[in-house]
Amino acid sequence: MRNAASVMHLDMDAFFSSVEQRDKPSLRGKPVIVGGLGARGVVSTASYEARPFGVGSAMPMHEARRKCPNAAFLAGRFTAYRQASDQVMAILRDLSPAVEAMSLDEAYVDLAQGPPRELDDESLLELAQRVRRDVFDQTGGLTCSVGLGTSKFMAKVASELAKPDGLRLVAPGAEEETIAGLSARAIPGVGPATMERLDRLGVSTVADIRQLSKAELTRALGKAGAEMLHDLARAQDDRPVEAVRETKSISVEDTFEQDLVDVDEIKAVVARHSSLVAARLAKAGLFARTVTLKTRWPDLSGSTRSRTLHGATDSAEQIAAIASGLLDGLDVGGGVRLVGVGVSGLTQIAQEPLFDLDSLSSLKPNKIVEENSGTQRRPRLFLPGADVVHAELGPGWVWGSGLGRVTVRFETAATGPGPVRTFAADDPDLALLD
DNA sequence: TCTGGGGTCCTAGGACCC
DNA sequence: TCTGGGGTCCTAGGACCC
Repeated sequence: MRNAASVMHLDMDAFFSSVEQRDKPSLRGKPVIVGGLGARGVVSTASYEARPFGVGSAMPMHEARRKCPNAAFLAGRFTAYRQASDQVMAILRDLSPAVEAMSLDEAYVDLAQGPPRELDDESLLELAQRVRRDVFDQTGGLTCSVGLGTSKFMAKVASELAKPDGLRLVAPGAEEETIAGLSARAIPGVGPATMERLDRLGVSTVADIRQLSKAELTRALGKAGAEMLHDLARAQDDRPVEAVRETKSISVEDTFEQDLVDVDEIKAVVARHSSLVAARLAKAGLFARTVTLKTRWPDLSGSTRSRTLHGATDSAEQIAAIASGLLDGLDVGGGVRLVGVGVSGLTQIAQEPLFDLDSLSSLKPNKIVEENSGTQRRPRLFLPGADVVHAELGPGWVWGSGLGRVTVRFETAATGPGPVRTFAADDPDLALLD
């Protein structure tokens, strides 16, 4: 355990919806919900204005619409989020090479690495305040919360306590008392299922966990979970901040607007997913030994089937053939809600033999090639929130669309709130960006 | 008209090997 | 003529995180 609060955890406040409010001035101060807009979508981020209505992450979108019908519902613009994220991560990497990005909007920094610096509480707080100011200035006004502590766990607890737009340091020595009264759910790794089990043992707070013996914890949670919980409840956490993490798996999955029942249609999806997976393998210079087919059924239950090859591949056709073969062992008669293709067992070299001959029997290269090589013309998709530019009226964003029409609000962060106009979806003057 | 998508780690049983 | 005991790999499922 280090003796300075030199682990920093930075968490952007309501990241996606904040980027939307930054770029769409008319949405500032209003409830904004970013997520999947289809019938089966879920909420990615709800702005702080939407949260009092009971809207939160991972909530089904239809429920969010019911709870907060007047919010702006947006599909999300990942290029914009990526840009803002890059700016934030660059600020952090200026502090130390040891930056572990957990997602676009969250990262740990080990401030004990990097250039020599004072690590007393006051100096660290000053440094963190400067980071928050830099983030705000360089991202055009996005806010974040920062926590400082003697471990990842403490830094994360601190940033959680600081939210939103705050800063907090858990002083060395104050760790155990700081977490004692928190819900056991505050411990990383304790989700709904574990909480339920702890509940049955009469545990509700972190301090309650300390009353249980390791043996009792092991009986309830298994060896690994028990040890983790035993230590974290006592604020013992020596997990290092890891700047580079090896990719262990790559996957692509899709939930359909309506369940698929046609086997050929499902196989076409498998082939498409396989191509995307293969492209990402190739981009990373990796090859995979295990292919996994994931399905979710209409009742929301799911299953996975996997097959491991003797060698490793990055070929879309081979991945598709194996995934397709795994599908053959499944009864899709009742329909399929989701299909996913994943690879794991990643290596940096293709190994001979590429794969077993018997799995070649289900290979249908002609068909797959045909499906992937067609330069299909797809209609332009004007998703709410998307950036557009009009030949005369300039930049704006999609407010809504349907029935061959698109409604655009012409505004940017620079120009401020502007007019709203409706166009035909095929209006040549209107271009979809990205 | 039923909860996404991309990941990570753990567990447990069976096969197989020494 | 009674079935030990590890270790590793593969598969399937579960839990969790953002």
